[in-house]
Amino acid sequence: MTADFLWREPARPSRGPKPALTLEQIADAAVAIADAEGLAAVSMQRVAADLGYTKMSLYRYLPGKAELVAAMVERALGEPPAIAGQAWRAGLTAWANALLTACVGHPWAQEATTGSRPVGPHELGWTEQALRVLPEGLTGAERMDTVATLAGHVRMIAGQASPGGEPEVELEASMARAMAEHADRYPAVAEAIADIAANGGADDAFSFGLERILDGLEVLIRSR
Amino acid sequence: MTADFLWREPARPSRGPKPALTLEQIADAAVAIADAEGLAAVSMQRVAADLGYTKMSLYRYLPGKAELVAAMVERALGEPPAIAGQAWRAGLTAWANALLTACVGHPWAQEATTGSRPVGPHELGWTEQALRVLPEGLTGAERMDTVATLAGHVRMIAGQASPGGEPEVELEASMARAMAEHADRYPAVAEAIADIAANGGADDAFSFGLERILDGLEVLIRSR
DNA sequence: TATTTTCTGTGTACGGTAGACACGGTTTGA
DNA sequence: TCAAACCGTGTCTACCGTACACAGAAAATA
Repeated sequence: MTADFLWREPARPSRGPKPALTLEQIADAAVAIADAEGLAAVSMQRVAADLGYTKMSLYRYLPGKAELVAAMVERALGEPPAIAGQAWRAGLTAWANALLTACVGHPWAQEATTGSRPVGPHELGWTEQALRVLPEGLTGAERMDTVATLAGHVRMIAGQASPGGEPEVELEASMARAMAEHADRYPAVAEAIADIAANGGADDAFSFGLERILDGLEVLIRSR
Repeated sequence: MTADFLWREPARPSRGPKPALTLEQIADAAVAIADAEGLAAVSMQRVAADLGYTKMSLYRYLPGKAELVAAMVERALGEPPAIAGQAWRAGLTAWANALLTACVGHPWAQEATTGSRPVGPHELGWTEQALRVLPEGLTGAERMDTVATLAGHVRMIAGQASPGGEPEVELEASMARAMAEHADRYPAVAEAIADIAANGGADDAFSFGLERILDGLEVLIRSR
């Protein structure tokens, strides 16, 4: 994949007919399809049809489908929140919540960001904002690893969210379904599920993990 | 997808010719392809050809490709390590390391486990083992969320590993590539990367995040 | 042993995908 | 005026997952 595709300016040439579409229009149409019907429903044919053109016309704007998906991710992520100046813990909490909001609004982003891929301006912007709020005393590697850990947690939660629903932990429901007949083989899981059910089933896995990570980070920061 | 596909026994009927293949053979062939060339290279045609059969014969063993992928994941995960009896911190560390080893050996597992999907016996077994080592004083929801947070961290690290390589943090390399021309827009990222380079580039993002999560968990456990 | 039943693996077919390529029409600079 | 550049389209190939019918093989039954 052309890594600089997300970075270079359009630089429209002068000759020839003016393009009828823009990259943003195409990406938006694709995002709309993915939001409504999942990433699998996004095909060149479908995106072009929704825009009223043929699929081959899209190749005038995009080298291929991989670049379309990358553009979709950039479009879905959007501008990161400005958290610089806040206390590190409050800032990172706001950052993680904003990222979670962006991710659960586009459940397909999880699938679209697996594996090695080019990093776009927005994605790097999110990292930049998180790094800015981190306090002194951490090495560069530690700062980057902190952001990666937080982002990983958000991704994990967003990946469990039911498509189009709240960021509920569907994993437990899936487990409960499978465990109905095999509870004897997994006593610890059965006990945990029973305990959750006994306590009303309310569970905020996102906040729990986030607080643990931030607590651990606080231990490190205070030791410096 | 048939959720009970991974759980039911083969239950071979008596009449008719004996099957020439087994589910394990098919899954192993698919895993071998995915390990070598990625999940995208796994097609019914390719798997069947590697086994010396036609693609349609696979449908005698599997309802469809989704089930093949699920079987691949179960095969790749394997049996979880027995960590019960260890101290919780040592046990979880061993558990996370074992899971990381299983994941980096099969980078495609990241891609194959996104979104809602059936949970297999092995996957549930990993959760069971982690839950068993957790100390008293945590609610069922907290125990499940802890395991999910740890698993999410492992997945994040494994997802950044270059296919076929070590669990290095390729994200930073990708960032450095993109930042070469845009360092001015991302000063905090530039500073962190420069600091990493100045310190030899050694970075163990997995251990860093794991220690932070476990530190945070320790804070919670000691407060009970 | 002869027949029937049932299962296996295969061949064919269909609709879908991404993408290569050539072509006609349009727009603009020389 | 004219030629170069560019846009959108139609056609084509290769591949994907999978539905379906079919011939042959094996085991249970008569």
